Amino acid sequence: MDARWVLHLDMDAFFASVEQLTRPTLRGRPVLVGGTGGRGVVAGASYEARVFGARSAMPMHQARRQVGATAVVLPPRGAVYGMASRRVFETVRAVIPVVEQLSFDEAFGEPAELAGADRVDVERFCEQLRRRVLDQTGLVASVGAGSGKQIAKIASDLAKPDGVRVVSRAEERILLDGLPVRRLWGIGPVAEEKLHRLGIGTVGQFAALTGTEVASILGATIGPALHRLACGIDDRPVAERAEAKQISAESTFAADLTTLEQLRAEVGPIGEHAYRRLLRDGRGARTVTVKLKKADMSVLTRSATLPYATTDAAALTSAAARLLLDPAEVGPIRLLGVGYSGLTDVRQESLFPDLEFQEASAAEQSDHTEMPAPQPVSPETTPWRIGDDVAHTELGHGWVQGAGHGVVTVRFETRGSGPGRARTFAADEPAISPADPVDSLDWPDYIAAAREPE
DNA sequence: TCTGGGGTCCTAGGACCC
DNA sequence: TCTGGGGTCCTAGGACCC
Repeated sequence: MDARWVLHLDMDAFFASVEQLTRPTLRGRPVLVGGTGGRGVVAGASYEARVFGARSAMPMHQARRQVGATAVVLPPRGAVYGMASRRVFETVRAVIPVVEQLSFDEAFGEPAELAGADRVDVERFCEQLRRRVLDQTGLVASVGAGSGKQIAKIASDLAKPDGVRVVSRAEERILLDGLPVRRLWGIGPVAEEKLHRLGIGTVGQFAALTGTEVASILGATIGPALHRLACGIDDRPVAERAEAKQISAESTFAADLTTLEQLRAEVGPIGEHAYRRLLRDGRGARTVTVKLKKADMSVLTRSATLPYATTDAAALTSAAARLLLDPAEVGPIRLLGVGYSGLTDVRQESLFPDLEFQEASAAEQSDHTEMPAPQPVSPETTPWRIGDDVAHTELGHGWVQGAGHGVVTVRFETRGSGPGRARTFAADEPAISPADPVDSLDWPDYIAAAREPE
């Protein structure tokens, strides 16, 4: 069989890059995307922010402190990232038919035409792929290539930022041997600590263990699988991902909840958030899970399985409510989650298919942005938040750069506009209103028209 | 003012059935 | 009259990924 080449495409600083793409003023600036409340963490940091040590998953207040006064902190705009992601992988799929998408911003592919190719050909292919993605979406991807998924993923990391890295078979062994074990996909903090206690720090040292040793340290399933990867054996196929097995929503509270009453008040909205996505998915759920994270970060889950899968909101949310535990007994709660699993197609069994269809359509319309639905609130009471998308009747699309003291500062710009000008208005200015965030991703009509081939 | 939100997979015990 | 052995489903917890 010809030597295979697996590619791993990974978008560079994806969330922050989308912000810089759609809000051109932010290009070149340290951008932090994530929760802005006291308990928020960084979901994405631009390379300018990483210079100061900001990283994903870091508490936002810490990242903000490290970056300093020039930091631009923005709440995540999931709908925009989702749309950008869709365009990226549409582009990739046009080149590589089978794509295994791991998340919003990364995927494996195994182009058939590269079987048996030499590294120069592979490099050329990867560069062309990057170029296409950049041309079509305005976003930068790095691409790694190797004999299997593990090597390809490590390679794309080495390729970053804005590059290609092809690891040939000859290089593989040396590269793997020197890497910290933590870099293996599947070795997290716990497994790393176990290995460190035994004096094993590198992939090479890990690979030198016997199968028996590995199984006793990491378990009989995970152990041997990771050991094979460490030894450079990785024949896992690249395949499209299966449908989701679970749909859930969760929320961390600004302050811990201490009464069952408080939990009951929160479980409805959280359950409904997950429910809207369940309806959009089109399947029904049989198992309802409630997740409670305590003040000490430990997690409790309670689940119940119904006799059959359902799309009935009342049945699902009341099941969730019944599963709640009393904080008076288990302790203060910082996070509540509601999850639906046991997902199956349930349409044809429904007693009221028409009614459910209407509900699904309504949910689709009210939730198609995947963001807290922009409420049609009256301008007087609109509490503009930094990062909100707004539309001005004459100045077009913009975003809130500052708000407070009865005024709001809006910068008018989108992907296609180039850096825009900021204008300050009274907070109740009638000419501005909440806008669909996805509009910031699109070229303005006049530019789109100019780009049309004649 | 420590530590989000969306997922996947594995383990282990008990119920239940044959 | 010391009670095997499998298989499946359900529940709870936990590691890991981006």
